[in-house]
Amino acid sequence: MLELRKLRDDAEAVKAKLAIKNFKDLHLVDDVLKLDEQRRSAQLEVDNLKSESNQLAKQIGQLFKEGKREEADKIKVRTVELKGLVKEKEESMKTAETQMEAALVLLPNIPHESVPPGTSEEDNKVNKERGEKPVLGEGALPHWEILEKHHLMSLELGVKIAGAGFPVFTGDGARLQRALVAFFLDEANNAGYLEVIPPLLVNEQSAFGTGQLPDKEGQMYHVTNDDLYMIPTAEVPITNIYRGELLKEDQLPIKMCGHSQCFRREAGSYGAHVRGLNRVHQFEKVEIVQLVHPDKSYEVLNEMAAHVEGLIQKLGLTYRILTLCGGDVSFASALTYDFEVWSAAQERWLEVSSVSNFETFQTNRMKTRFKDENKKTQLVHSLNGSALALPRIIATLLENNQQADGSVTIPAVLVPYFGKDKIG
RNA sequence: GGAGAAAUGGCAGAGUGGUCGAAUGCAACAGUCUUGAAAACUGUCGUACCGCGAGGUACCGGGGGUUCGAAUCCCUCUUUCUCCGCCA
Repeated sequence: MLELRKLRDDAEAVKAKLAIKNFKDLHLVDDVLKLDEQRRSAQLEVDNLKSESNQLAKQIGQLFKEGKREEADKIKVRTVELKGLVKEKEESMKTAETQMEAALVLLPNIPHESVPPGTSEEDNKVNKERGEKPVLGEGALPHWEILEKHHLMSLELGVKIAGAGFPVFTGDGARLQRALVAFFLDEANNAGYLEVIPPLLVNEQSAFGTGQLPDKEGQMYHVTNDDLYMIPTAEVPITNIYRGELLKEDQLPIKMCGHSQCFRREAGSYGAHVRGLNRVHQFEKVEIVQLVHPDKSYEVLNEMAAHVEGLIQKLGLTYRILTLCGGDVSFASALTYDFEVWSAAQERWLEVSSVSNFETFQTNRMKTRFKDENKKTQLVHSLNGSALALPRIIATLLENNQQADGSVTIPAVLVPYFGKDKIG
């Protein structure tokens, strides 16, 4: 949620920036300001009425004490009248406020100045590309066939037990996941992130806090009996740990990491690009989250990006880093770097991580603040990144590391976790 | 799931209809003293909204109600604790 102050300061500048995100409903900015004005003038009236009423109530108390009942009764007439007026005005104040919030919540975050214009992923800017694209020999297999061949995963079993897009990992397939998770968590711990095991279901407030509601409601599984949402990423519960908190400046930065299953409905996805592990409803991911001083957030964004890049390098994968363009950067994000790895059998890039700075967009919803050196209360900046999401990493490792004899070599950094150096 | 108790400022904890935005203690911050620290002493010390400002308004778990007036009375929801039941 954008800070109201920013709209008040310079509505036209906000509109111009939102246009970079291809946001169409720019009139909402004016709507918000108009409703805000209505709210403020209504509050002024309410406050004045209440002030009068409070004073009279005090007088009445005094008069009762002095035994002047009749005088008190005279004043009561006015307080009763005031009560009605307050109720009336309060209602119009609340209406204005509710409508204002409803409109404000529909505005996406303002993109950072470095976000390139553009309408789709075609327009994302490639910042860096590293590594050679492996050339596979005759008979090389896509990952879904390797998985089947070595009995690492079954989608059919998942269909039987749950439905399409819920893979069942078995044997070395399951073990490889465990190895990756342990490796990623150790790396995050070494980088100073506090490990957290959060709830996998969250309430409405938490889903709102990080921006999943109301914007992306259809993406989450909703447990209607208890009105809980299954998390699409550990970002949601972990960031919400600090919802409503007023921090001291020396508590910053707060660095947390966590591994979780992630659940995504992915409604509307289809086609060859979603085969195998390319897109599933349930997957594992290690997430890193930071809450930082506003002056530091872009520095931290780069630090987090470097952490993610290090993981990919240690796994020996070919990768590139993109800055998402205005049309592709998410609703809540100000600046996002995507990390893609080269899938040698599919011969295409697969997104394995997204690192974003949300500035105050999430923390304004969550009211996560700190007191600065001048004892002023300010919103902190929130950031997060995948470090990393497993399915496409597994897909790429299997494809790129497959050998002529059909076995798959395991990257050296994973061997201590996996317990052996190859599959098959 | 059943029975009972409770929810007040960063923490602990008073407050049962007006003088309460709320005692007191601890913590924190500033100062005095000290070579330095501790102790002691003095002062400051919740959040949000409105207002140029003086100041006003709201908030004692959430919502609603009674009253001229509610932390205090009533209803309701939520959460926590204790006991019982079930259980990885």
